[in-house]
Amino acid sequence: MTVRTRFAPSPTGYLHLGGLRTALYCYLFAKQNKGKFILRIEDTDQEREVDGAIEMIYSSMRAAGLHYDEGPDVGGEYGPYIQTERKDIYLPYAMQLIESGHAYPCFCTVEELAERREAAAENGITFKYDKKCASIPKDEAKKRMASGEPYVIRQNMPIEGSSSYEDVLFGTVEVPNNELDDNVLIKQNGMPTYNFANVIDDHLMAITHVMRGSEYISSTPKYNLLYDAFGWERPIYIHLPVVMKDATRKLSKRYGDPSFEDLLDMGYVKDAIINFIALLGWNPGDNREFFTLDELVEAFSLEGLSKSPSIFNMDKLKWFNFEYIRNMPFANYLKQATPWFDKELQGKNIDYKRLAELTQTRTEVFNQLPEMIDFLAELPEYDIAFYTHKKMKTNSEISLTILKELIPVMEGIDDWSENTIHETLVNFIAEKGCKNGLVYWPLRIAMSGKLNTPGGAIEIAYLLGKNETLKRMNIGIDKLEN
RNA sequence: GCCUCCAUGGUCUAGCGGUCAGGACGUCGCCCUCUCAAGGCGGAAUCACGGGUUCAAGUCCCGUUGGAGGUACCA
Repeated sequence: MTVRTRFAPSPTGYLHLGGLRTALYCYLFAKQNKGKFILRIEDTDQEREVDGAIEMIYSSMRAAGLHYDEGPDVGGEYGPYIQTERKDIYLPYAMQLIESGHAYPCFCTVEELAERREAAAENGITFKYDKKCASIPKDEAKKRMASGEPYVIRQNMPIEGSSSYEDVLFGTVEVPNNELDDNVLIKQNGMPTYNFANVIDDHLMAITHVMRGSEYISSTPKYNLLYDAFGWERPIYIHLPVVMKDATRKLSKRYGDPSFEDLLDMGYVKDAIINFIALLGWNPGDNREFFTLDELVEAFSLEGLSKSPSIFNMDKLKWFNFEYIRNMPFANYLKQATPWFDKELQGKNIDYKRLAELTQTRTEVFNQLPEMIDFLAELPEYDIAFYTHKKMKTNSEISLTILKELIPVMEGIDDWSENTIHETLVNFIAEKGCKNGLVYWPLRIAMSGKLNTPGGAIEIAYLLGKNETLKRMNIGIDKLEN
């Protein structure tokens, strides 16, 4: 048996991180078993569909490196892979269920139902459809359907006993049948609901392992009843716990939580996101933390899956990102950092290569770069209190003296290289017989106007160039004299 | 409310009857150092609670509490 998994998102917007994780696990499991990974678009609720969302799913999957073997844009033998394009497939199956008594047409209107639901809520009871239309004789029902009267098709749930199934992760899940509502299978507009389409499609597409969010745990018995009614083999279920934002809320765009695309835009690297997401609810059984996608395919196991919801910890993602950035080849880093440098330094004639060397071990996320290097573009306003540093033993007066003495020294440098600057300053310090910090600190403050900078005085002087360095030193002197 | 599920430091987790409860992020301290990082070293911090079962319970059972999911002509 070939393993076939599917990721079946609804085109309601961006690809959220919980969805990405589900997709990842589906992908890993399929690949590990030399099976097929399928993308299916579940767009049966046309009202919720967002323009362009389908394309966004394709591009996000591509960006994540999660290549599917079958899908709307790549084809496959089990297509179409978009449910609205499969619309005509579902009704005959529903009719078959009506014939066998596992479903029935329902003529109750939404308004009517809403009223009853409300009444139930007032009495504190869980609303369940009362099977009113189930008792309509088949002939009469057929006549009314043929006459053009609006109807939906409902699944006819058993009222006694209980249904259970084995979930790979959660074990036996048992639900009393009287808890099962007669779900709508086919809506009034002829479109199937998720409850129906997922079963039909999973079967028709020969899906062997259904991996999906835990929100389906308690409705899965209903789907199984459908498989049974058709005499189809039930798939293997692996429900995945949700990804949370904090202890009580799940990750949601509405709360401003980033989507996969957002993360990419912020300057998180795809491999770091994937690596982190993989470990959110799964562990390899040892203490290993770094995995490429291929290594994940190798290492993934259902046994390592966790049952409880996990909180998406941004700090750890940041750390992963940092590790990936720090360890990426320098050329690669420079290439990715360049657009971020450009935001502040475009046209400024700054040695990006040298700058990148200084920032690589300081970049957790690329979007931190502009703020980190902005002082190179323009000297920020700063407080002369910056010149006072206890450990460096500097204060305003000392800094003023140092800067003044340093002007001619710096002016005398012809070859404005880090080596020469370094040598010159070392000599100056030696002559004065003071501590390094006493000279470097005021110089760095004058040049950057910031307490913290990537790199020290020498590197900054080099990056700024001779003119700008002297200019900023003079500005510092002016500030200190007033 | 009802149904289903879950429960190890702040977070992600290891553990599958006998461990000094392991790792990672974060956090704190020290070293290095012209700042911030990086790097090195070290510290604090966890089995939700209550009953059982057992010679022995984080591990098994029951209950409580807390949390999540479901309860749509949404998925």
